[in-house]
Amino acid sequence: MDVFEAIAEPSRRELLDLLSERERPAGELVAHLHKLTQPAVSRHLRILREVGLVEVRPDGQRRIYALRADRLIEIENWISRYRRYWPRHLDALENHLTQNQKEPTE
Amino acid sequence: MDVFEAIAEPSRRELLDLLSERERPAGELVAHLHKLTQPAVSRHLRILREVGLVEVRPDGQRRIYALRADRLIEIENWISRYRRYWPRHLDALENHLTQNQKEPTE
DNA sequence: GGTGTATATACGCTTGCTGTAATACTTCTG
DNA sequence: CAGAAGTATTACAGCAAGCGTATATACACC
Repeated sequence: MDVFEAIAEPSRRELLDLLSERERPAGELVAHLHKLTQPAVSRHLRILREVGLVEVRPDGQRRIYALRADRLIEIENWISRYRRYWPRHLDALENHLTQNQKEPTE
Repeated sequence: MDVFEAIAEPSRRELLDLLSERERPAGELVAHLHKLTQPAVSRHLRILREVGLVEVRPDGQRRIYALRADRLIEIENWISRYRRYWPRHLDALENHLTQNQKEPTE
């Protein structure tokens, strides 16, 4: 499984979104994805671990998951070649993105 | 099938890459993906069509495929939230991307 | 040590994607 | 109109991904 496939799954994107706010124990992630059972979430976390998008740290009987966003650069690299083809009226979006790069809010 | 799933398939990314150079008839795309048969390529093109990543124009008995890169903005929007978490030593990459935005080569 | 909590793995099932082969459809050419 | 070229669709088989249930492992606390 590669990074592209990993983020193709909506639940896995949701997990990454949750972890982008802060690191969280597995149980907290399970609680948020209330449509899935605990084993299902655990398996998604395993996949994210295997492609390097998250890392785990044990904390007693808990496992604390944290985002490793730099693995997304593989996606970024691929998609960047296509930016030049976007319509001009999307400049606002692009500027917004550029600002995000230069003024990280956190 | 959504855009994330569509680009999760390596052959489909290859098709988009080919179309980013120029629009091409289906047969030319089939010739480039020599590991796949014609029907396989045709179905990948159908999927790309259905999610709006390419559009088709008939030219006699040929079908000319062209890229519609703006559909990739859905990916861009999602991934943009994660840029702030990338390590600082990747600034060079980010600058490169920003330049691409501002000075389209074509 | 025993019990409860937290997380991971095993298993069986189902669904959906991928590929090939065969076929149909459309358009061009003579 | 016949035949060929270009492309799409259908039919079928194989495989992988996802799910839930059940079970195992690891740690915590008494």
